[in-house]
Amino acid sequence: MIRVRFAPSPTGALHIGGARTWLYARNQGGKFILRIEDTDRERSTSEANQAIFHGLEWLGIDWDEGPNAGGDFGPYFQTQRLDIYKKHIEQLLSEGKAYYCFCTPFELKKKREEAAARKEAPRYDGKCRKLPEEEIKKLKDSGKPYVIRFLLPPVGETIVHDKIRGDVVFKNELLDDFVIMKSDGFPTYNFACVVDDHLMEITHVLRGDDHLSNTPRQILLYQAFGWKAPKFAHLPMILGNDKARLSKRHGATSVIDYSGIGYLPEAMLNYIARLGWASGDQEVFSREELIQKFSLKGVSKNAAIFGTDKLNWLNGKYIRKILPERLIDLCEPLLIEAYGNHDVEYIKKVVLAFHDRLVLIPEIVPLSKFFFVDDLSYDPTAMEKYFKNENSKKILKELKDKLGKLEPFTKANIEAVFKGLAKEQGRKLGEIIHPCRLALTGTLQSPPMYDVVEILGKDRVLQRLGKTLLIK
RNA sequence: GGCCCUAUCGUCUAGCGGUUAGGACGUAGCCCUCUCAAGGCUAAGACACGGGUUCGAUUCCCGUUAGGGCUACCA
Repeated sequence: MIRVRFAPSPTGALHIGGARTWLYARNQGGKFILRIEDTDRERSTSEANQAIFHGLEWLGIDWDEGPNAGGDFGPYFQTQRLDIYKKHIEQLLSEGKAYYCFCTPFELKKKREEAAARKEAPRYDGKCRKLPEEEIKKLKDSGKPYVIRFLLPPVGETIVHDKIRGDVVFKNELLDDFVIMKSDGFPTYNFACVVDDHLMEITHVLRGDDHLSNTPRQILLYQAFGWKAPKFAHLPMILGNDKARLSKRHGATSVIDYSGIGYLPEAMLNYIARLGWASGDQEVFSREELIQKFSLKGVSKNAAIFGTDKLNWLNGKYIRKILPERLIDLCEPLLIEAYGNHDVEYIKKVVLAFHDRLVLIPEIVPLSKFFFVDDLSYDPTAMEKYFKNENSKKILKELKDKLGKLEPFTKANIEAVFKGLAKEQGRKLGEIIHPCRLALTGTLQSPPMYDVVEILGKDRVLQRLGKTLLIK
């Protein structure tokens, strides 16, 4: 049984890579575990936590174990596992594989700067490595803050067997004695991650390749504990359009923000999956297909830029595909917010008129304005062309008369009126429809005219046509 | 600075020694059409550079360059 985890930290990052990890778990028929890495007390927020949960739920990513799901390996918040880390720290301490370090951040910073000035690697110099027992006790008793460092083997090399990148070799001598427990008593990422992955019996660690360089440190930790390391697969990172790491600067902060912008979760999932992964030439995948086809073999090695052009295209495709009821549910609140309460049936008809023309859900609001607001502002150049033209006026007058007598006011009958009028006057349909569209919508773009006329209804249509006839 | 990863159209990618280097988004044009979309067709557009290896390199190796990552008491 494969066990995969997604371990985001609630610090306001984007969290979209988790989708691929989930896809892998589901593809393999394994367990997907959600673990919250909230050991950074400065930056972790509960809002960010909620954003993670909501984002994943919105995308349809479910977890078998984790917050709100339970599981036999909890707790799934790292801040609730402090005694577990402590126990393991003590084990390393007693085995001489870790040590107390009383160097202050200020000292360390200074040393780093000095090393940089000498063009040397800014590594920890091991000052506290051999502190005598009494000295440690004295310093601890005096209340001096300390961290715990991992004493790493100074020679040899550590090989990461990466499922995507192959074997990557790191020389141990280039690593330094990194901190495993901070002075606030919280574990650092590299330590907590190893302890948890082992205790939670994680078999495959899938994560962004920004963690590749951390992996040798973690492997060394596995070795210090005498544990078997999981398999690693480092997925390509997802970058912003400036090739920098995705962050607040790039707009949406969290997956859930994309819901508000008007994306559909299925479009988002499809898009994320296709970033850094391909299955032949296929672009559009249902959720089931994604699960069925997602594999590490199709994952590429290079970082991908998250761009909205293709996402928008996919979103439009998915909108066209969804059920009318769902589209109505999505649009209705936006329309009511913008234009107040209206007859539900009317709103439904309006929404459906735009079903095939939306890329983002909220676009419905400006596009459908003329359906809700009677005081139209007419496109000036179009006005010049159609309203200042005697021919058009005559046509609109005729049209108004005929529509006024029309009963019942249905699309089929409306169409007959337009066509009849065109034939009668030996005109092209467009000569009638264009000025009519301007009169009814204020613009030259709208859903098909007969639909618009029918939905607006006789009263509004006559009133708007009448109004334009008065324009000089 | 050191170490690591990566490098095919603007973007996402296919390619796994011999291809007219394929698809998709975006862009442009045409068709369809009552407009706008959608849809269809067409066009422009890429193997970062330099060395090897090979009969033959986009593909394998080395270097350069570029981008990214790690080098934190962030994850």
